[in-house]
Amino acid sequence: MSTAPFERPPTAQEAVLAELRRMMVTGELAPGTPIRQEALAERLGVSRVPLREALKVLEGEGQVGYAAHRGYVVAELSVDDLVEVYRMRELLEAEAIRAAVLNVTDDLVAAMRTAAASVDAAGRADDVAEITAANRRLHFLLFDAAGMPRLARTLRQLWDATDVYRSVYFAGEANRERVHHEHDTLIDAVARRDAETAIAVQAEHRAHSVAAVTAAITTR
Amino acid sequence: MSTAPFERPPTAQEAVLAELRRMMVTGELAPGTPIRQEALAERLGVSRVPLREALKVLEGEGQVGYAAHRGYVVAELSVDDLVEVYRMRELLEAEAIRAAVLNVTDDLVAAMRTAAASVDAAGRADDVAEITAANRRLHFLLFDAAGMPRLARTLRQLWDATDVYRSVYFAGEANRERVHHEHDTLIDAVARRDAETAIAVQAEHRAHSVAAVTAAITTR
DNA sequence: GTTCTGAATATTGGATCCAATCTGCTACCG
DNA sequence: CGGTAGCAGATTGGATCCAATATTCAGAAC
Repeated sequence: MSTAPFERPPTAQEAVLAELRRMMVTGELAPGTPIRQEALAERLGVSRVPLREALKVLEGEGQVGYAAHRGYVVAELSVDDLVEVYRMRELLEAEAIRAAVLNVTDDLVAAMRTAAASVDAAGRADDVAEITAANRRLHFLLFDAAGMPRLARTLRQLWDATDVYRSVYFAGEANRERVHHEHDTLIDAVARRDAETAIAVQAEHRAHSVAAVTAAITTR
Repeated sequence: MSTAPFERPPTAQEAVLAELRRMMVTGELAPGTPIRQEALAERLGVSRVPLREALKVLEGEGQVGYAAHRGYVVAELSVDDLVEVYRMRELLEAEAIRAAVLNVTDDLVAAMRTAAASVDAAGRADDVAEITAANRRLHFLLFDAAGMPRLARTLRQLWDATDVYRSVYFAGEANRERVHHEHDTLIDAVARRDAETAIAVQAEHRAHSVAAVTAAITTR
């Protein structure tokens, strides 16, 4: 009667989707790369069917481009795209925070502090992937608290779109001290139900990151 | 060498996707309906493969729900969902209009007037489906002019989410006179590059529609 | 030398078939 | 009588195979 101690995805599509996302974050699937279905499917140990369904999801999210009979390509982000993504984030994150502060609980604040600690720990361990992941957990704890599932989903897509490039931001050690401080300030504001301060901190957080990512794109 | 006079979709998935959207707008696929893949595929004259890929796109857009091994269900909209959709539209449409007025051309204004005339004509012909379609063309001419493709895509998804219910708004003859006037005011403002007025008109437009749709949902 | 034509190849799109999982019903046990 | 185990049917998930389309490259015409 032992239940499996780890959760394996119930379908291959989901496993493939998760793996594709991972590969795109790590740069294993670099922007602009055409996706050869057969080769990739074999590499993942599945047939082309679940791969194609996973790709359709990514297409819907704008993570890959698609042309009929020509196949999928990992999406590239121009500077214009980046500006657009961050502008949309600015509008939607402010709204999410405004709604979320109305639903703040002690549990939420505690969970955010735990996530912030994970960011710090991963920073000391120099684990960039885990910094990125923990940072994301922290912010989406807040966004999800807004109780606006579509908004949260759109925000996830916007974050996904720039995940590839965001890692470069966290790779720089210099930023980590500032990030630590910004997280502290953000969580304190949330604990006080102070939406406007939280929004301002979040905006500053974004501004630093957009500058770093712009540099990363232009120098590539 | 005669090129086909009509454009048939190059893939079955696209044809199926378009047909599914149509069926959802017309209510042929009502919210809450579980989707039986085999039956639906046969009805559309294709195998289950392209159907499943089309459903994945709709899943990504939130138009259908999905649970592993249990299948797809046409998404239902609660009043909360509706409020969320319209709040997101408020934020994003204002941004789109602000960006779009910077790119207004005479051609755009002319195209918008043509679309507005189509709305009126369809209204006189009592063709609700065409009213909805022309209304959508009109507004997205403006949104697309913003030159922010992700923003436009997100807006399309938000419009899609409520398309089923929006038809009820246009079904009421009383609304058509007001819609005509609002469209005129909107286009005039756009022609003057007057973003704030355009945003205000758009907001009023939405407010009327949200009230009608809310009523439609609650009385269902 | 350039450009067009067309066949050969690679790649994607779709159909069919089989496996895995869920659902509903029946029978059995407490 | 209530509950649970398990079996049968229905439905979805995935693999393989075939068809349709795009791409590449060789060769001929200008």
